[in-house]
Amino acid sequence: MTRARPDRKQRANGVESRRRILEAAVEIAGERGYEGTSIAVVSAKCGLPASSIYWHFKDKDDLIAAVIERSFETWLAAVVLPGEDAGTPLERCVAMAADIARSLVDAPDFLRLGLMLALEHRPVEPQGRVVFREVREVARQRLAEVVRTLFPALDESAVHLLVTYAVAGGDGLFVQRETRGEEVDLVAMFELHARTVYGMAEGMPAGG
Amino acid sequence: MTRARPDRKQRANGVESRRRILEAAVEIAGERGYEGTSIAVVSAKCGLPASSIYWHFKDKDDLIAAVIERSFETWLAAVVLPGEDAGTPLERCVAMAADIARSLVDAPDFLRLGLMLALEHRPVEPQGRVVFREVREVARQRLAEVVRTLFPALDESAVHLLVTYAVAGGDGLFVQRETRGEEVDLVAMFELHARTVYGMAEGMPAGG
Amino acid sequence: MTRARPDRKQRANGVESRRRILEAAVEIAGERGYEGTSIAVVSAKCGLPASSIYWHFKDKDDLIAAVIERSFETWLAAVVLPGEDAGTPLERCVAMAADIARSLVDAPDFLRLGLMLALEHRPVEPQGRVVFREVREVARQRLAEVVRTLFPALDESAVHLLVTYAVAGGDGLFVQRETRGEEVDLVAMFELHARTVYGMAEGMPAGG
Amino acid sequence: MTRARPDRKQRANGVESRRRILEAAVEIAGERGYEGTSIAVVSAKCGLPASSIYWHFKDKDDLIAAVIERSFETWLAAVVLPGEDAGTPLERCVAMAADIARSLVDAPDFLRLGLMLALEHRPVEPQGRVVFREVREVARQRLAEVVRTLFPALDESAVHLLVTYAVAGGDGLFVQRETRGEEVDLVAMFELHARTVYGMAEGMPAGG
DNA sequence: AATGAATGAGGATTCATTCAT
DNA sequence: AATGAATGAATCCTCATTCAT
Repeated sequence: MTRARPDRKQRANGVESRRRILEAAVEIAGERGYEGTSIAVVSAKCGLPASSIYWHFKDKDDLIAAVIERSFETWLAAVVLPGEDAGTPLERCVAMAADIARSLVDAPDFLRLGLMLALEHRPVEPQGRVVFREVREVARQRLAEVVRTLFPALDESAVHLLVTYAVAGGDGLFVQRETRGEEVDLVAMFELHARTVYGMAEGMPAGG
Repeated sequence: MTRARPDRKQRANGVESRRRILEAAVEIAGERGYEGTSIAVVSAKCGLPASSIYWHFKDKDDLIAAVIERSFETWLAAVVLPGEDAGTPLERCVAMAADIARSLVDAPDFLRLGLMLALEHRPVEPQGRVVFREVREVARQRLAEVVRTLFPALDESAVHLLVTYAVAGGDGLFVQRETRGEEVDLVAMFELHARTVYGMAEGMPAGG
Repeated sequence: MTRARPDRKQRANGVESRRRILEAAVEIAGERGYEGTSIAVVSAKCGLPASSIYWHFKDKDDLIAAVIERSFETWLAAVVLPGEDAGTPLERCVAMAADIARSLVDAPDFLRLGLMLALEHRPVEPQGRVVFREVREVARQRLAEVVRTLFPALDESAVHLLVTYAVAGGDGLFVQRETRGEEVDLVAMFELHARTVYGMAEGMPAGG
Repeated sequence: MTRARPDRKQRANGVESRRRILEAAVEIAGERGYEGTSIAVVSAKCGLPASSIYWHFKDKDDLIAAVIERSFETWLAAVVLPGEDAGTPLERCVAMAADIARSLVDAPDFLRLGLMLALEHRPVEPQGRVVFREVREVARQRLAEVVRTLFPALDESAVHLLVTYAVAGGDGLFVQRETRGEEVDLVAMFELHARTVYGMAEGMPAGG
């Protein structure tokens, strides 16, 4: 005679559990960084025992790497790139920057954790740091593509320079916002930055 | 036969010990951040037992705060501001930026640790984070003074904006250098940034 | 050749482990008090590593509180109250007192630790002290019930007074026994005390 | 040329320092017991460095023993025994008890710490425990003398019994007061106890 | 798919004590 | 008479991880 298990948690559901773990971990890692994110704290926050976390993730490093990936996706989803028809190229750039700024205000965890990982120089590099560099490189390439489209005359080293400068400004402004709080109008600063970079591109010599 | 006492440390010297501890801690904290800086590792690096560290510093928080302060001073000392006679204002700005870039390459610990602390949002704020914000504000004020001198027509909100943008660019470029290594020519990027901010200031409307 | 795993503990058994920890802790805490009961010593005595103790108890405070509870229960179980048919009320009181005295000689840990905790006035009250007060109040209520049954004419303040005096005498005699050892015949003293309190009750004015 | 030392603490004064240390230690030990009284806390409370405490006392054990002695003297000084002319013997006994009760309310540290030490059974007996037993024995002898004077017909074992019972009641009532606070009227309870013991003595058979 | 229990290593911090000055 | 500095051992507790079920 087969009895239905009466009291089993809601029918064990791996996907849902994984999601809960990641959600908890994103929040904590975004606040406290790699070392500050202990399995015990994540366990407490998501309600699953520590050993269950190890069922879903090989080890802490693996978890943090997954956190970076997930928070990157969450962030990407928050970036709604503007339609291509909207105004002059400059205006479109500015709108894009504003949009990115808004997404960083709404979902800052990805960049915050990523920058923390990026700044650390620990003996054995965490996988999460590698993942961050990878997704960042993806972002760089996309941005480079935009630059090449708008300024086809620029050579590769100029594109490279512009992208580096653009990303650096974004990171730095984000840090300002994180440090000084709402006093910093991230959207306005990103718009200013976009205009500046655009002007810089226009002023650059064409060709190789 | 009288044995020389084998290990009795040379006459107790508080100032020197404190210096040794800080020196070790700066290096470690600059690499591994707040949580990654364990007292045991600092103890091993400086050669004093952990309990001696607690003679000189109330707790880990106090130590890290002192680390921030000391590394800031070290860094400041490394910034050799250019003489006032050297060329046009723009040239002097560019030289100053290059100098700061060089100091960040030589003594990156201060800013690296500071940014790590700045990005953390832990429930109870570490004292080191507070100190970082304070010394940063000092730096901001100095920069604001330079801007006011060069562009007396600008109103305060414009000065504020310029300073924020200038610092953000510096931070962001530093992060690029930390992430991507020597591939990033920090001095050149800082010079470019200085020129850009200078141009931005010139283009700003005067008056309140 | 298959070696038996040398030390892998017999199948994990939480209930049994908890019991072992408590058993060790009762003994140690009963001898050395709160501060004298180090987790390391308990760990050594029960054979489980310190970290396992923290699986079963939130912290030391929690452990000591559980110790109080458990030793109270052990002690209660050792008190075999006399049948209700045995002789005059006075005789039954005396028999009860003798029984309690015997239980305190056999299982003194509860009261010894409890009194130590009760006497401490530390800034943050240990949970064990709270628990001790609670179980003691239970004991007081039981005793009050006995008094009310035997002397229905007494008003509440008289009952209260009698109970306080009775318990105080018990505690004080216990302390004598702990201080001066077997020279003190605890059973005889408790019997004397019972007779005294009984007489005191008889001599009290009835009514409110 | 002899310069007056300008800034030396008030002219080093051993007696005064010793007093300050003991005063701090009495309070702390009375609150937290033997183990809870750390040299560092005493040092913080009295304002002298820990090493100075070791100039005045051989070690912690020595300090605690001195604490017991000093708090005993303080307490004794607070006990103002009543003149011999005041009323009947019973009345004088009651007055004496009331006086002791008052002294215990005013200066409870001695008995509180003493009882804590008495209850502990640590492997190596602290000197303070020995001192407590000694001063207690002195108190017992005094009380025995009083009993012998008032009831010359009693034999030694009866005296012994009465003293034990009297002291036990006092200790127990003190514990009640410590546990339950001002709700317990220590003076009234001590008076009741005195009357009870007096009555007990009267009821005892004379002779050997 | 999940988890209760366990565990050794290491975390920060405090301990009583010593010693040169 | 006093103290700044130092120190090894011990404190409580958390860590990441494993494993039998």
